[in-house]
Amino acid sequence: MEPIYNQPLLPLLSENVRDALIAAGRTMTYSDGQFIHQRGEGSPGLSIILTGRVRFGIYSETGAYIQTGILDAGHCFGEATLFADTPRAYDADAFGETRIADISKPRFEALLKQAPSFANALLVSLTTRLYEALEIADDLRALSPEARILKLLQRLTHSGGFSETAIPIRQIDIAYALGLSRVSVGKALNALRRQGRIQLGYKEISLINVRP
Amino acid sequence: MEPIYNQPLLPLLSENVRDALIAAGRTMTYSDGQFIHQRGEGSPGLSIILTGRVRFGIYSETGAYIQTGILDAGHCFGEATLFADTPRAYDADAFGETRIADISKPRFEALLKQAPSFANALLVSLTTRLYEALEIADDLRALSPEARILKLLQRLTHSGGFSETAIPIRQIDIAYALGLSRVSVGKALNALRRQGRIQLGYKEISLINVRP
DNA sequence: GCTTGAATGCTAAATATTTCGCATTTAAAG
DNA sequence: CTTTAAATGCGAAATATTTAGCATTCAAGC
Repeated sequence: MEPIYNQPLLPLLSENVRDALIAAGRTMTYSDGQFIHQRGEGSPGLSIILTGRVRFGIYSETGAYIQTGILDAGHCFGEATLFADTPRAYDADAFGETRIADISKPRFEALLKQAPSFANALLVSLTTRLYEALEIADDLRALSPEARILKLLQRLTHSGGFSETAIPIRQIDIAYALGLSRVSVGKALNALRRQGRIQLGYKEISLINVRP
Repeated sequence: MEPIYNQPLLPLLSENVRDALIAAGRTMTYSDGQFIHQRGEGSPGLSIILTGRVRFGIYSETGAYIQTGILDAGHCFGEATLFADTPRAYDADAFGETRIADISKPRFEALLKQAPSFANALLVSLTTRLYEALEIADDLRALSPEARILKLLQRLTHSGGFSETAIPIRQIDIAYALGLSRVSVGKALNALRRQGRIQLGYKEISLINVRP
């Protein structure tokens, strides 16, 4: 079955609503690697990624970093601060130069009441993200590291606009993303290369399209 | 940080909307273990669990069953058939005697347009489910089997209304839920028992509350 | 109170994965 | 063209987890 790809919020909005939403927010720019917010912080509001990408994760008790995921431009985050009254659930930092609009809870609620299509777009985005998260959790339990790595690369090719070209990624980033060690990632990548499914470069990997 | 608990849809709805929703659906009753639908089936619509519970999962290529999760009464499922135009993503079967209301896509959309509070309840339910799924995926990567088992038991105590009493569950069910072998589950449970954190019975486990 | 199938406990061997350490390769900076 | 820090490759030991098989315990039904 086709994997479910998450749908970013912004392209789902009409131009009017999109402009109103961004205008209602306070836009900040972050440089690569810069902290956006920390797990546990309390300001409720919706954050929207205008350009760039945001990496989410937690530092475990042992100090190791666990990456939860990366959201691309067009996505929003912080829904749980609005709908579940919880503080930010993850540490967030910018992945590349990144601009983010922050909409306060009152302004968000005003917009939601005003434009019913906004709620619909949120429902679509949240639903696709939920089912993607469920699929990722399934894969963690059912698939070998090798299969998970291949799937991650396919996802990146799909969402990142890297189609036809090499994916710029380090092996250690794959390890972070999948919760594996760098050694396991290296082994699996070499196995995939031997199978003719990928091509390995320095800080980049190319998928070799095989029609099965 | 407090774990995020998913919020079922029904209690979030006003009585009016809840009644209208259930009335708009076709209610079916399933006996324990009975198939509700299969992965890949195509009827778009929202399903609501009126009583009982539903178990979701996939049979992997090797034939092994991977349980994705269990939803309690009050929850809905099938959102992806409405908002992402995908077929049912999981095999679903009844966990105990279960009644389910199925609302067709047109009727669902009519209700959504008619009652704005309905969209809001859906947003809350989906958001809490998304963040719970993210947390479960994090735990799969970061926690030991022992820690994951303890967390699962705490979740069950919270959601299942089993507080103060023993949780009726088989070790093999824990293994299915967490993607572990029965042997690992048994070992971890014994370790937890020795630590004085749980009490083991036949087909039941009791959490021993420790205020840290 | 027996019988019986299901559930649990336990052990050993086989696999999978991580950790650690170091060598080698790469590309960017001087 | 060198130098250098980062990225990758690789081997061995340590750990973790599964698989397989069998013994034991439990409670439901006779």
